[in-house]
Amino acid sequence: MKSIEFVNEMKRLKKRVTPARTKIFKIVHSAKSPISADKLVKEIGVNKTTIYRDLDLFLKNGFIDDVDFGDGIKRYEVKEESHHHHLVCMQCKNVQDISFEENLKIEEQKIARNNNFKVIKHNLEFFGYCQNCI
Amino acid sequence: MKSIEFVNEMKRLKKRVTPARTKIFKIVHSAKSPISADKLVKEIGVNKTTIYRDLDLFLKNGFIDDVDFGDGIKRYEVKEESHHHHLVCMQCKNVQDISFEENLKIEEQKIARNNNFKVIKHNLEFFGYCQNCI
DNA sequence: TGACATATGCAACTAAGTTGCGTATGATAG
DNA sequence: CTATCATACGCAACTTAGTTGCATATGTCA
Repeated sequence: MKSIEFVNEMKRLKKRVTPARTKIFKIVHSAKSPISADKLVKEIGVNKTTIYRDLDLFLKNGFIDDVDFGDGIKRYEVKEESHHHHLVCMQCKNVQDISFEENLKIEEQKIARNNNFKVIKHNLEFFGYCQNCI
Repeated sequence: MKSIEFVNEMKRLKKRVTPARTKIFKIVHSAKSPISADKLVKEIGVNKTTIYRDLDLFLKNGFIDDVDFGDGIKRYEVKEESHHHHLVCMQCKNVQDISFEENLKIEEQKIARNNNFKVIKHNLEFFGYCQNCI
């Protein structure tokens, strides 16, 4: 999503385009891996309450996704057309994206059939050691 | 793992078999879905420091696994021979187990090959609506 | 059964995230 | 261009999961 689209989306939602929102959106957009609320606070110097509230707005309206690496800290990234997953290095904490939706889509269909369960979303992250840390 | 095995394992590790540990182990063992530290505190009336420390001991020695449903609360379950995943109902919070390791094993091998990344573990949970809540 | 290392409880702390409320400001009408 | 006003922001105080240091209690083994 580009800046202009961001502005238009905000208008459509009747939400104000504020400096805080613009900065948050830009940083999440330019971050090379999912970024935490705390890091946003430190990087743009906006109050954490605002950060959390604006992230929530973006989440609820599908601008961004939240990602969970199981360490009790939520991280955020722009919503991509192709949903993907991450390889998290347990040593250097580097994060890289991977994607393989076909298999999971098939699995989700099987799950729906076999368990009578409507899958809305899933959470899949891999943890291990990257190239440099093996 | 049975009670007798639990005692033997504790001996092997030169760790004491205390009432707190026995209770924690039993409750985690008999819980029908992954249980939080807080729930353990309430159910067995042992100090939370002890609960966390003993859970950590069990985790480190492979008696139990921790499970992350992305709500900032760690939950624990006995380690099964066959690693599995969960279907978490977003309405009634009911949790059921599912397993399909073959596909993921293959994916992990592909990941190792394509990304030069050694996968140690993964995290996969499905969220949606169960039979009763669809 | 006594000694002692280890486990427990307590209180205080940390860190992520939330809430209530008064003030500031972006969007819209005039 | 400016005034208005609902909405967004900042602040301080709170909540909750999990951690730490230390004094006391207790399982284990001789």
